[in-house]
Amino acid sequence: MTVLTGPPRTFSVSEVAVDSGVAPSAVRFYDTHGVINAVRTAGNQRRFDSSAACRIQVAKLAQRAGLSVREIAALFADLSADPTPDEWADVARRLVTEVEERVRDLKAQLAAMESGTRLCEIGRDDPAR
Amino acid sequence: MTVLTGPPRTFSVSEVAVDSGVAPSAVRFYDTHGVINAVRTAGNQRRFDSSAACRIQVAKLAQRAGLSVREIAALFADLSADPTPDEWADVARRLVTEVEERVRDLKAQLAAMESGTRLCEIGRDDPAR
DNA sequence: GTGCAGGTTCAACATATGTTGAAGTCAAGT
DNA sequence: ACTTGACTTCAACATATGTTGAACCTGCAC
Repeated sequence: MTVLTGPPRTFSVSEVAVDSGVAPSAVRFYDTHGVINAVRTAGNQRRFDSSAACRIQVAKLAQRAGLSVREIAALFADLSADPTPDEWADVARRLVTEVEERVRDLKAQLAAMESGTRLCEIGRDDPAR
Repeated sequence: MTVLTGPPRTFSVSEVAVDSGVAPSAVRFYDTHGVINAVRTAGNQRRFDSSAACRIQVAKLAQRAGLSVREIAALFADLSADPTPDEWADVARRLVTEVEERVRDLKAQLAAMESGTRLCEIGRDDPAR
């Protein structure tokens, strides 16, 4: 069911900027690159739903964890306006899967370094010295 | 103690490139930016120790996990030539601490999204509607 | 309906992370 | 000593991620 709720509030670029903690120019950038989605007023101004600031907050943290804006936009692509917790859960699952894989790969390489077994130096074949 | 070992082998740019799986231009780039350290021959050519390829392999994975080249160079700064497993362990500890923090931050934000509690929309104070 | 804070686009700039090409030098085998 | 492939630096290019400024347009409060 859908709870009765007034006409959904919209947000201007600078409102989303404040709510998400990035510069207005960055909000426009994320719109251009599909991280958030704007509708336009009759006068061509962007209006965002309330999920825009949330998306940007997640996107910034995902970037810090190694994902590109393009990758993040792709992950957000099947998120509706004002996404449900379920939709977020689905995005979260894929996002976490991806970053954990990257961390796993890094850890595995580091473990090889620590083991001192020269696993990474396969190329350096010593026998001929 | 130090095990008896011959004069340590050195590697050219293209050897390190092959051993680490990146382009020669990237090897020079990583040298310029302090991820690896070259000594120079009498004729000004770079020569690397056997750890160079390892460092690059770790660096590439660290980049995928969100660290910048500058950050990686800083972490590698107190790594000696041909680092011991202990030195790698120390670098690994700091590296993993950093990436896990980033993943933790991302997960925390995602958990807030999934909870549907509008934690991220603090800015959107509803009372006036 | 006027004023003006804030919106629009576009181009230029800035930084990070490399790649490519030119012009010249080195090293290693013969 | 020559040759030749690999090395050097430097500048230009390329892509990603934004920021800034100019020139112009909107929305809203008065």
